[in-house]
Amino acid sequence: VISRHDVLSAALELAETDGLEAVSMRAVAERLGVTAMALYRHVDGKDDLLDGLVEQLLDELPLPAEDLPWDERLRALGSSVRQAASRHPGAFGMLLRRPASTPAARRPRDAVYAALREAGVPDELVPRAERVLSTFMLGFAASEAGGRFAGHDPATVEADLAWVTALIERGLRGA
Amino acid sequence: VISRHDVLSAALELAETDGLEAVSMRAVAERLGVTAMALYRHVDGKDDLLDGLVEQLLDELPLPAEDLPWDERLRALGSSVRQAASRHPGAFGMLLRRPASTPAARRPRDAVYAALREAGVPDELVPRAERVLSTFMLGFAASEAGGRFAGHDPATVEADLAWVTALIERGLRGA
DNA sequence: ACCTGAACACCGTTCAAGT
DNA sequence: ACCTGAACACCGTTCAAGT
Repeated sequence: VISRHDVLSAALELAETDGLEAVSMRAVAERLGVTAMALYRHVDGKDDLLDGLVEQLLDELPLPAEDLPWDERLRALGSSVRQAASRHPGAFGMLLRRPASTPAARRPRDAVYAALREAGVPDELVPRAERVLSTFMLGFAASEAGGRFAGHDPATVEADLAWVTALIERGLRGA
Repeated sequence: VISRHDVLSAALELAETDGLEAVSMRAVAERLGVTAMALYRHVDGKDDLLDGLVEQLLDELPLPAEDLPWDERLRALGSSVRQAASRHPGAFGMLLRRPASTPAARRPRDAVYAALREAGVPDELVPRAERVLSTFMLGFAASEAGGRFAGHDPATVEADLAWVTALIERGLRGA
């Protein structure tokens, strides 16, 4: 017997080893020792499978330890996101195509909220700052993993991020 | 007779009307009154067709008038990008998966360079600032068009962008 | 309840053949 | 040079059927 979680995990593993384009109903089924038609019991077609795959990816995102200072927490979260993107270059881009209001997106968002509040951002500005910050971080990680920075030294890319990180933290401290 | 440009244009039109997932070799060929196999004369398989489609999209990106002040030019470019994304929600995400060093990417990049220099950004910092700025703008437009902000008022999304735009312009003027 | 076999309408791509 | 017909190995999805 096979559960929805099994299907999603198999799909994510397949994406990690063979790339997102290798994730077909038939290939996921084979990996589970079952026919493609059996998946329809647990997943509402391929789109739902891909949605679930992204949800799974978010669920596995490591969150920073809560006893760290806010700036280190934000940087750690950034690292987590970049690592997730590099592990799943194909699937990661789908994060920009899904509503940010999905349940799995809540944990990382709440982590950013907490860090921003601790940094002194006024409560009514916290959601806005989170959206803007996450948009940049997702765009950066998707670009890096997707190959948009392919023409540049890794060191240059790293320095780009360090530069903007410093600007953002300076901005947050100034508020 | 059919040219590469014809193939790419047909693909982009198909993406605009029926979505990126409708862009198949066979469908593009049919739109040109030709069989799928004929496309291989002009395009090196489907990946190359999609690459060309994105290139085409960039080529059609309207650049701001050069006599505008630098801040208005940056905002106009942002508008262009958002409009392109909303016209091609599927194809736009591919911009994050292609090297930013493609010939078609040069025109908009040079426009940003010029605006940043005019804003007083030191020459050696201009490429870095352009990468960071473009990364945010692409991430924002891809999120908006892709549906990541689906749970929010359009007015909220607009205010998010206005807020960060003001911060960025303030930062540029301060340098 | 859970899975399968057979079938349908699609894909991308090749290769030899036509003109 | 440019296009086509036929073929191959794949897709996602349905529906009735098995257990």
